Amino acid sequence: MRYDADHKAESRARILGAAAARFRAEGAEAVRVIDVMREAGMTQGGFYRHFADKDELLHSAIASSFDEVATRITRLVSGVPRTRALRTVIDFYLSEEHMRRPDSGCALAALGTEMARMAPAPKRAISRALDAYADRLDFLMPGESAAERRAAFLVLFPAMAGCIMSARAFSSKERQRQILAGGREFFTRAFCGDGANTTPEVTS
Amino acid sequence: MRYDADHKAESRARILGAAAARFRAEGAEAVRVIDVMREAGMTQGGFYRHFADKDELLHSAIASSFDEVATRITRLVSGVPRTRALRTVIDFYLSEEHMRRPDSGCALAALGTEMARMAPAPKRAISRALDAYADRLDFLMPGESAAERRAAFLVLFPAMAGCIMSARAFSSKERQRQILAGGREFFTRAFCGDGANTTPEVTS
DNA sequence: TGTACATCAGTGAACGCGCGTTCACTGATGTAC
DNA sequence: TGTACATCAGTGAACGCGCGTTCACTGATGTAC
Repeated sequence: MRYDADHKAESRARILGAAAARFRAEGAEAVRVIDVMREAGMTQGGFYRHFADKDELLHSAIASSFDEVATRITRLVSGVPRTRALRTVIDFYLSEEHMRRPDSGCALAALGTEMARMAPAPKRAISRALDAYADRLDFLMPGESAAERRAAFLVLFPAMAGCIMSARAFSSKERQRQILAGGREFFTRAFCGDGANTTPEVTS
Repeated sequence: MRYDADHKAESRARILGAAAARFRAEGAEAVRVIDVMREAGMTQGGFYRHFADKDELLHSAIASSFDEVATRITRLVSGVPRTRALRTVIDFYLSEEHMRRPDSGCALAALGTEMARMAPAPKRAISRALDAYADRLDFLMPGESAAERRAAFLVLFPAMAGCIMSARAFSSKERQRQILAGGREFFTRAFCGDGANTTPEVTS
């Protein structure tokens, strides 16, 4: 059967969407091609009309996840006053909801240690996606120059990703709560100039 | 052949040591039982005299890694004046050396996102190991009470783990440098009361 | 307008490889008598 | 002190399962003439 012009693009988007969620929820190895295809409403053979192999799907899904979360964060602060925007993002990023739902959350927090071990070529693609993520969230960061804002991003987001990842690694609800609440308070104070002039001067 | 009393314990320690390094360097899935056994000087069949399965090896190796790094950090600051101890630890944790050598580094930074997806039983074991890690490094943390020090640990170490993990995920040396240098400056300022009274009050 | 053929997204059975795990065996030393 | 047997860490070949990938096929629509 032959379909209309964007039928293939729609299929690809469904595969990618299913993969992006499952990879973040279950990890790169635990997700099977057949599961992703079933969730996308197809059978496994069709997969190779869209992606060269499972690895390409993983890299594409990670890039797509960063884009999705950047969009989500941008929407979250639309309408929020400039002075409260970053605070809102920190509260969301370090929320119980984000901790509980890796499938729709930040890919760094969900797959970061796997990304760290990727081969050079896919790693370059991931790096580009990370830079694009930083570009899209640049408007939230404190700092006069683009360099200052980038430097702030490169501390805040990696650090918060580590907090979410660690909270997920603990089985005790109490420890999870401590990490998230402690992190929200700490990063808000440090990056949102909470009363005191504790705005960090992250440079270099 | 029958060996002396602690021969078996020594074999187990060799297997665990090889596994702890390889899992951190290559990830849980990429490491094969046969490789670990070869590195320990044995063949694959002998493995099951020491561990029930590969999963048990992984959990034991993670717990062992936390212990190893706690010992390493404790040694690092032995002889360092109390006021400089945490600064020294931050400089080490966020060093290029630590970034480049996951095999001997913090297991949270190397395997954190995998730990987050473990089944309840192994997760409880990992949680206990993480608590023991916190206990052993408690003496470094600022705070009057044990609760304050624990709260500080539960922000600083997850956050630094996220920085190392993220630096490893970037392929650009420049980005890696920015994350590490930015993180060192930021966390030192925040946790070591660098001149200004910016010591964070991480509570709750 | 009709006919023959090409295209290509998607199907689903089959292939094949990798790796965790099993298992019969070895052989040195301990124990029973 | 000697003999028979048990123990058990370690060996390495073989098993078997899971899953990524391949492949012959389908069938609807486009294109050539």
